[in-house]
Amino acid sequence: MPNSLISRLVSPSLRSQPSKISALRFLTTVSAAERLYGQLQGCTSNLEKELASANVQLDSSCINEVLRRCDPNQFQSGLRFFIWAGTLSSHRHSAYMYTKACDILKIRAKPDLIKYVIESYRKEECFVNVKTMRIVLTLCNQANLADEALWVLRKFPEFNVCADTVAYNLVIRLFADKGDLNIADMLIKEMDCVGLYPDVITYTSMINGYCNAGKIDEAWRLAKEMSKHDCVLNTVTYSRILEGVCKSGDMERALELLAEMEKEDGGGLISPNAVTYTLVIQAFCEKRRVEEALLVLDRMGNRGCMPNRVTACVLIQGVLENDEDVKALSKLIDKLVKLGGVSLSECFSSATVSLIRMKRWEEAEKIFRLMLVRGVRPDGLACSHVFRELCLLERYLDCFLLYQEIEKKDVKSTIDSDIHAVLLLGLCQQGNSWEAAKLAKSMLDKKMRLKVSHVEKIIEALKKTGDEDLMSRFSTD
DNA sequence: ATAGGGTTAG
Repeated sequence: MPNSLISRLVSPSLRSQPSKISALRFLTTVSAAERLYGQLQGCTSNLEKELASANVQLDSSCINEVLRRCDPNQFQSGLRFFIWAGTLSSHRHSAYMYTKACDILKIRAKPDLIKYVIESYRKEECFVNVKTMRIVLTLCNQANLADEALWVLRKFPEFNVCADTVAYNLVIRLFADKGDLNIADMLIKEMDCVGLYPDVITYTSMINGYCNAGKIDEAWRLAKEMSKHDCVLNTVTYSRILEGVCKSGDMERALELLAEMEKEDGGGLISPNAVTYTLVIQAFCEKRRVEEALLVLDRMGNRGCMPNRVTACVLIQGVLENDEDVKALSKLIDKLVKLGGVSLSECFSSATVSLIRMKRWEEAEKIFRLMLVRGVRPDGLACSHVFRELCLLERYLDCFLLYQEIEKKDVKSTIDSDIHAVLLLGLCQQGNSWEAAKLAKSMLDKKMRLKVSHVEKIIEALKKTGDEDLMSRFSTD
């Protein structure tokens, strides 16, 4: 039994020996987290002061460790710890960490946790400032909790904290995105009463909300109102309205607006950018009016605005869905690449992915192979899609050959470990021992982590082939 | 505060 293979392929959580460097880092993280978690557990009152006395250099992995140690009955302390950590000047939570905290503390499922924590601040007369409240609001934002965010906003006065435009903007955006425009509108009016002014961000959120609700007139009304508060309509806000008009289906009006944006007398403040053009292109493609989408691309190029990956993706899919011939596609790709901003690799990869999504596998394979022949490096997503398809078709050997070729090209990609596992398993089952061994070695080199279930299956498959040579290859390496 | 198809690492 090739024990070394099992132990090396299994997930790290089940492995006993991480590498030396990560082990060292792991230990320092653990000891800091241990101390903080200890404070958190033994604390009877004023948690924040206790935490500060631990005098620990915080980083995200340490914060993560502390949160992970919390039992569900400690989630309140956990949340207080997270909020406290965010208020430190030496540390700033990333968006990722906010999401992570919401996840670990199950805030989406139990949003009342936020309320309990705010109440405990009040009961224990903890020091709370704008920063504290902003962190709580950001959490609500990550968890998409509009009602709780509003509740928090209402608690500001109890701590003698004044809500600022940033706080209002956050809550307004949550309600606008939810489509609850009445509450969002009420909050804007309220800002006025407390001496705050809506800014471009406030207006953009509202306009976006109105557009999503199909209320373009309301969006325009707000856009006109902006100047009253010294806010100037900019490209982003205008593009939002344009997007709304596109969604409403009035493409002629959309083109008029685009022309309006292109006029020079706006001082360039609303001049369309790649996103603006892409929105219009996308709308035309969705309506199967690809010729007009292509005209917008030309228009974009004439103004020196470069298409990007999204523009390319949308147009390529549009052309393919329109059942155009290969010539139309290559003409488009040539044009995109010539305009700059997008590479041949991105275009071909995008075409491959689109075709696979459209279940036009033969064409996808042809284009993928063409890419390799022409020395163009496919991206990770395209590789993953092609490999998955080949495995589904049980063409494991073909897949392995392609895999080897891609390896040589040094694709900076993330081909799932799952696909690797399925391929390895397939090669074993079809008796391609030499190839299986080679793939396994490459996986080991990559320090790839596999699910235990996959490893078990692979070992099982190996037993069936009874290939002693293969066994020895696995176990010696 | 910007669209989308899996980017990184946190």
